Amino acid sequence: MVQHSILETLSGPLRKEVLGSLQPLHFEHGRILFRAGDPCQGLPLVLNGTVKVQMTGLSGHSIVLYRMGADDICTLSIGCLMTGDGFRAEAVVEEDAEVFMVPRGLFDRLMDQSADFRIGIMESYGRRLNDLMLLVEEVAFRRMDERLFQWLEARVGQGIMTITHQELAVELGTAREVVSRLLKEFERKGMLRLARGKIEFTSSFPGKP
Amino acid sequence: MVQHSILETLSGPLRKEVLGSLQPLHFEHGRILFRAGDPCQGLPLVLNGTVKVQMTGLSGHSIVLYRMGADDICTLSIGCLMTGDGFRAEAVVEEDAEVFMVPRGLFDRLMDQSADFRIGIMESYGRRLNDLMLLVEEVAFRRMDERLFQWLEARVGQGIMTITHQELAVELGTAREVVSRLLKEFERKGMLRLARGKIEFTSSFPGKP
DNA sequence: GGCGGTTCAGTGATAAAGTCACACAAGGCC
DNA sequence: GGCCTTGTGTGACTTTATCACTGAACCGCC
Repeated sequence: MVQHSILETLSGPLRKEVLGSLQPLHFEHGRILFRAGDPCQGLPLVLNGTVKVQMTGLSGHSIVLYRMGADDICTLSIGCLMTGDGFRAEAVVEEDAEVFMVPRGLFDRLMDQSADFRIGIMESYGRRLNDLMLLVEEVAFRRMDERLFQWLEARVGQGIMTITHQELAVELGTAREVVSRLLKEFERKGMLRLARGKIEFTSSFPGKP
Repeated sequence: MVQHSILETLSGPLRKEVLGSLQPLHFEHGRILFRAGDPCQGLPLVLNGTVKVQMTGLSGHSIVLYRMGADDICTLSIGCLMTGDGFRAEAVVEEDAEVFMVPRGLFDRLMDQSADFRIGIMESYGRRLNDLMLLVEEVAFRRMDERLFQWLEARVGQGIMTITHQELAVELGTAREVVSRLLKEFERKGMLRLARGKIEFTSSFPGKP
């Protein structure tokens, strides 16, 4: 079923009209939703899949700012839509995703006609702002070994993870070498085993099933 | 004259009503508009003065996230207003400020009745989001000596600045010792002279009048 | 299967930044 | 003046970032 909870805030007729006019767009793994500098085409509503939003500094290093999943709204696009400025970040599809792209005119109309839609948008904005504030705090003050550990901990899954050190470095906004060294340290402590492109967690790793 | 440009987007009668119902609140230097954890009382519209918004990490270190000046909107409050969550950051008045505090009900009504008000709010949100993204990039990737230099450069003013190293550390989200050492280095290079609570820029400092 | 190119990972050396622990100086206040 | 608070300087050490490599693992192609 292709739906988005923010559209459920709309009154029956309005919802019908919107669903009738929007085609879900399909994006495959690796596709770029938008790049830095691109103008904004509309407000993407993520129906399913996951999309990561990351930015690249002058130094050439990148950092993942946040992820969007099912039922998320690409709040970042609203600002660009309003000011007409280009994006500062880029959005990359991780798991194949379907997206409703709401054009500017329709967005304005929905904001005009539905109080619940407005509230949904503002809440989404608020959450994003909070996420970014927490990220600033994390990047500025937390230790890299803790951050790496928690990132892994939150995603242990089946006990094996397919990811490169470079990708982990982008997640945390650090250098590949730093990740390599920290992982090696974790391996020495017996928490995990390393292989090319893979991390295998041992039973001593917290939370592993 | 006590005014805020976002209120000028309102139609005549609506604007009159709003201006009639809102009293400008006066906050003096050092006053706290809100602290971390506080519930949100309404949307602050800054009429004049400056207010800095900063957050404190678990480590006890703080970092300035952004500043608000005349005609700014405390966008951060909207999210809290919507979700009912407390603030993550705190707002401290730097230069005496006057503020309109728009209560939730009135905010909802303005969002409902004025398209231009909505656009003003969304634009403000977009700018804030962009600011925070740039801050993440800066904190994650830029060198501290450059950041300190640019911070000073942007505020050279009359050639003398009254600020402590600790305050500078909070601006940049680093430790006081780091700022002290970098400033000492700048002094050795002849760019400035240090005194207790003061920085005096020499004529060789870029942009000094 | 061997070859060559590409992507990944490991590591030493060095610089930058953060942490900890103190010393001491400047200014305010009895 | 003596005492206290606040601000600054600095040594020693850890963590993180950067630079410059090395070699291993994988891929596609004869």
